Amino acid sequence: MPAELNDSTPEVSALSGLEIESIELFIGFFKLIGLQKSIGEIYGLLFVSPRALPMEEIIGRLGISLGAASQGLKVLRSVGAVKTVYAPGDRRDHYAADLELSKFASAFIKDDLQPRLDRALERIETMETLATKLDPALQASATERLERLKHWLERGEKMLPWILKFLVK
Amino acid sequence: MPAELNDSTPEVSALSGLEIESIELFIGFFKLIGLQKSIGEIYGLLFVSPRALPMEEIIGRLGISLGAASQGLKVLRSVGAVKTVYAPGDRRDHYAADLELSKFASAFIKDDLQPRLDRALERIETMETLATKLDPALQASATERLERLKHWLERGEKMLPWILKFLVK
DNA sequence: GGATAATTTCATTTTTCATTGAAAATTCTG
DNA sequence: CAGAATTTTCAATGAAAAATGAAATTATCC
Repeated sequence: MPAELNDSTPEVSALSGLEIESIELFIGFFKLIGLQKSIGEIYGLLFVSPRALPMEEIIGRLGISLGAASQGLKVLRSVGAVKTVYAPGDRRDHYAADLELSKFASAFIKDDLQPRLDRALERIETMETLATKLDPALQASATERLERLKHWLERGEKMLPWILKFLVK
Repeated sequence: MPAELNDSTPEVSALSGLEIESIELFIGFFKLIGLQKSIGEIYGLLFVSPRALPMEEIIGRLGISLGAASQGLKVLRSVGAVKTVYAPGDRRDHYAADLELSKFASAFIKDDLQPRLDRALERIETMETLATKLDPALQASATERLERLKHWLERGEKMLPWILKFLVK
């Protein structure tokens, strides 16, 4: 892979073993919460970087496109996983990993899980109404199932704040 | 979508409102844990079905292919979300939703989350070794970050059994 | 045990989704 | 404020994942 020494990007140093491990770790981690590979790559690189990096350098080291870097950094900033650092005498922004890992988890729970649970519970309301219009022989079964599902979702919903607190502490 | 009345599947009754809500709910839910749309469709249909359905009927009602139905049911059986029911006088298997919803969550936690955390902790070992080979000025920063990450992952790992217990109860 | 029905497998097609990079927008510098 | 550097946007591309359906396999019936 780093064999593309065709002068388009003249001075990219290869990734160190430490960087590669970090990148792979975060690619996997981020995929799990629905974020794409390039985002994992960026965070993985920044996580082990002792200094903040300008976008250009992130692009060069990782070999990703301008667009992917810009969009990836935007997402990472939006969840608080990356912050910009002022670099004296440099016009460019420099990006550093925020080490408060819990931020990803919080963002995921609040932006993905919670709304999804809410939406599911709304649907169950709808379904309960629809079930009352079934012929009585079928109603019992439907209602019982919906009740179970609802219970289970409410249980999940009650657990979320607890998980949040535990992770953030 | 159900406007394909071109006689390939002659007698499929349209999905009811209740069925559609259920299907949509489970499509979303299953996507979240990395399972495909067709699997959500199948489970959603079975979840509100008062009787077990043969594969043929699942295919007809949902308008999915033979292969998707067969593979989807296989996955659902493997995580215990669907069971086969004996239908007297019918040669075919009939499939019913297992209502113990917690099974999905358990399967997901045990098969996806847990191994991923374990792998991540292994990687950190590797990284800690690599970090000792850095020049001393950089070592401190790297080591501190790895320590944080490790702490956080261990915290997550400790939480899993608790979540499992809470969901399954 | 032969015939048929039901199911599974898997190579191909289709769909979905991340990535690319050129163009637009923004920000900075002198 | 003009020009250059940097960053963002977004339509087009391509790679990866899912769905299809024909062929192979397995199970059931008489």
